[in-house]
Amino acid sequence: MSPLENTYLAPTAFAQRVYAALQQVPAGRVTTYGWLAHAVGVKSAQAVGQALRRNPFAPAVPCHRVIAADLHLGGFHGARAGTPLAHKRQLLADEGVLFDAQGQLVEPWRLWSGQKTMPQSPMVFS
DNA sequence: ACCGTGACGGCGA
DNA sequence: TTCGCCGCCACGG
Repeated sequence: MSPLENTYLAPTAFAQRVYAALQQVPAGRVTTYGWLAHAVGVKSAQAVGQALRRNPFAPAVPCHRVIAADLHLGGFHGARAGTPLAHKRQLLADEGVLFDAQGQLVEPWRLWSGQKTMPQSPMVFS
């Protein structure tokens, strides 16, 4: 492919910081767009979504382990619904992340504490 | 250089 | 509780 018809966009410096932080998240655990944003030093979780949206290194860079703060699944391969999301849920399930009968994420921390806001410190929770 | 657009998050109605 | 609005900020057109 000639340089002129190469449409591949190299990751920006910002995206690379996001990917690097994301690699800290082990299989079977998840983080959120917001915590990831905090980890790379920006206040916009949306900007993190921008970077993950075009992640060229999936699933080596485990963007399927990033969910939204309200515990909905977020997106996958640019899609916010449909089969890509089923795939994302399956990847997580295969790693041992728990889902209930309704397909909703079961989040142990919430079950233990009963709180409705996110804990401050850990970037990763299960 | 400017502007609209999100794989978001949180607060108020 | 759900819904809308607005602040957030990197990116692409």
